[in-house]
Amino acid sequence: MTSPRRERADAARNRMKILTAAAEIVATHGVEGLSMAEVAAAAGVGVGTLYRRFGDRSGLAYALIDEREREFQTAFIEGPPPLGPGVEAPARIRAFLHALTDRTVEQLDLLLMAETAAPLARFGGAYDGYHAHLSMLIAQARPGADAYVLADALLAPLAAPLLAHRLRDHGVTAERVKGGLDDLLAAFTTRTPGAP
Amino acid sequence: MTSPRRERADAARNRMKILTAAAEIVATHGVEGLSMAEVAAAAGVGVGTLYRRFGDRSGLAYALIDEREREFQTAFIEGPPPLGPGVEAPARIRAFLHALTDRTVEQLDLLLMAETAAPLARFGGAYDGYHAHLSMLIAQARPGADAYVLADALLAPLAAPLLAHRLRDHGVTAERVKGGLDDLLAAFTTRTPGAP
DNA sequence: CCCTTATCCGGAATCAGTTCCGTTTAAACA
DNA sequence: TGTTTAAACGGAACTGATTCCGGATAAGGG
Repeated sequence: MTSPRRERADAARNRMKILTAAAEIVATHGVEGLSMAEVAAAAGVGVGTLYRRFGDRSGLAYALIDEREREFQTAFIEGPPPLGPGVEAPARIRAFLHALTDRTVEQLDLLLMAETAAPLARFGGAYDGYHAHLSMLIAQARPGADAYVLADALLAPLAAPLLAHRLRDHGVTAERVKGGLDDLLAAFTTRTPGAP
Repeated sequence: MTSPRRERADAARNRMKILTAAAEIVATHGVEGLSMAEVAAAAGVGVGTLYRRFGDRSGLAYALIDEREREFQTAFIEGPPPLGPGVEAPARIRAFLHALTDRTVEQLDLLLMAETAAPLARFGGAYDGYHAHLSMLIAQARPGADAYVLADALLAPLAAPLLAHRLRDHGVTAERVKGGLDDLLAAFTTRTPGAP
């Protein structure tokens, strides 16, 4: 029910080699050095293999991000509060947006590259998880609101290109961005429309 | 003091030929057909000319957008209210975001292409104008807030990739997006922190 | 252990964006 | 009008992403 057949041994081995080589290259030469041909050569495989496994440049970038991604997902779904369950929705929303800000800044280069290669790739995978989570919390904090659209609106300011632009070209800090989000949230979650 | 020298006649002529040809191609084959070589051939110039004039693919796209852009800028700076001056800031903010939503949706293809080609290109040119305008209005509506960051946060949900994703892949309408922004704004501009 | 076949592999070929550079030309000046 | 020169021109060359496909090979069945 999960996988029709297990991944072949050589395929698994190559995936590992590729990811290791790619991580090495990023560590050494930065994201700019991460060309498909380079990675393939460093991993000792053909470029075809690389594409079969990861789809495209953007897919490779997301694969590199993936490990920390899982940790983060776990943290906000079942970790300790205020990120995980155990406190009121507004506090969790705030904690989530702050944590996501840090996470995004931390891997800004890879995220930027991934979005450059395929602008809509952002909305596959992890984004859906963020969106579902935030939608749920917003629905709790503000019953009757259009949580689906609002979740997008609160996630949007954390898009890699915008953060990269402000942080790098204008000296805005991550803390200041969080402050702005808090301001938005404070007004927004203080009173729900139909509160007692 | 303005321009060190006027644009050469042949250069101006070629700019026109290029823009005409590019617009024609977009109208006929859509944005996908807008390759640099195609445009150069259709305009009867070399690709070098195209690059000298517009910098890159993204620059060409923004040049195609530019005409309506000017109209829009004029409208929100000095046009009739509620977009232009004459009403309170909250109303202008709302009108501005609604208008920008429509404008973005209208030229979604070109904007998406432009951002794909150069993800940070968005933040040159027009964006600065939007940001300055919105900052000013926010500073009026909510004195003491970090208008600079908040302006980015309110502009972010209108990024082309997000709109493209929701409108095309999930059936969300532009009206619904506006509704979400209104919801955010309502809470946000109803009471200023230090109001009487 | 051998056969069959779905899967995977490698790297040449393709394709589009961008850069380079020798040549041409508009336009300022004498 | 002839001269000078900064600016513009065209298109070949380069770069890196992506696609293609004939040849290898792991894994299950006899």
